[in-house]
Amino acid sequence: MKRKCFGEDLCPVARSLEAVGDVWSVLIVREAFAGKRRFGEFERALGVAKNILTVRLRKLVAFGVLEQVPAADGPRHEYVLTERGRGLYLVLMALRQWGEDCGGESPYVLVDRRDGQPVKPLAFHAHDDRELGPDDMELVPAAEVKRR
Amino acid sequence: MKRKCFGEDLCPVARSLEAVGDVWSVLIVREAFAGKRRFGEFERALGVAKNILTVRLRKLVAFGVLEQVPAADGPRHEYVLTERGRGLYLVLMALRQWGEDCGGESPYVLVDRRDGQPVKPLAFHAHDDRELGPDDMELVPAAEVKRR
DNA sequence: CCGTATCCATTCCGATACTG
DNA sequence: CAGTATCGGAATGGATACGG
Repeated sequence: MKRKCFGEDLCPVARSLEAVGDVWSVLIVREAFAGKRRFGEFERALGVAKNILTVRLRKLVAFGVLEQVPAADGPRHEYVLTERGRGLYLVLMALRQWGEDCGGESPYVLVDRRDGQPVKPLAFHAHDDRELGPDDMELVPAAEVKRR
Repeated sequence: MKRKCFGEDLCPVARSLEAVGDVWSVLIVREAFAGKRRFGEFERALGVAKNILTVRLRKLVAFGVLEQVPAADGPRHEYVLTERGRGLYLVLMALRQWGEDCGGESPYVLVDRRDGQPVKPLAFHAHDDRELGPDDMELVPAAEVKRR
């Protein structure tokens, strides 16, 4: 994967993919949201090879998605999501929602902790709260918006 | 990437990644949303090798993200997003939003076509419309929710 | 327990040449 | 234009052995 193709691309999508554009990274973040913190936890949960896991964890730390914090118990450290990393929740849940909509079993439901009720499906809303589909929106240069 | 690791995984996130878990596929879908339809359009827009593009397009068609339709002009065909493929809009925009939040330039803004106003940032909402963060939600077995 | 280092097979990617 | 075929180099992945 050559950098020149999309690494220095201006598109934020491409920039995001630079950080989490491979399967293992996404799954590691998923496990991190599930509460996993230790090297071994990720290893067992994902069945990923140690060397690959090492590289991926380093990459995620380098991109500010995870950070290493000293473990309370031992001399080791743990990997926890940074604020930036926690921002990936929407990406993960968007992927999850799409995977569900594609059929197949969905044994889990995302619920509000406060009342246990399912949350509303992820969707875009206009400033007056109308729900918007892909065709109702467009990307325009920032300069154009400011003029309105 | 071995199938046994996450291919037959029950997690919808993993299932989604099976279809669009590589960078090229995501970027192809991005271009499809931007209106690209032809082989050559994707090729030039992304600078991807022909053979890679061929494989990716085939894969996206196989997963029902794209479909081939006969082109109006020539004997060729075009690749257009299916309904399922259009469902990836949220994933793409979640990635975009995250990429923007990570800093860097964001020359484009997502606006409502109807009034040109920026749309609200993507976020989860409870059934009473409270905005929910990652810690306000949890995934619970579907069976548990039905009981409430 | 948490990695690092090494080896090897497989895959991926880009470039090029070629076909209809 | 829209691929297919092929090739070499690079990266990835899994397994294993090793070290702190």
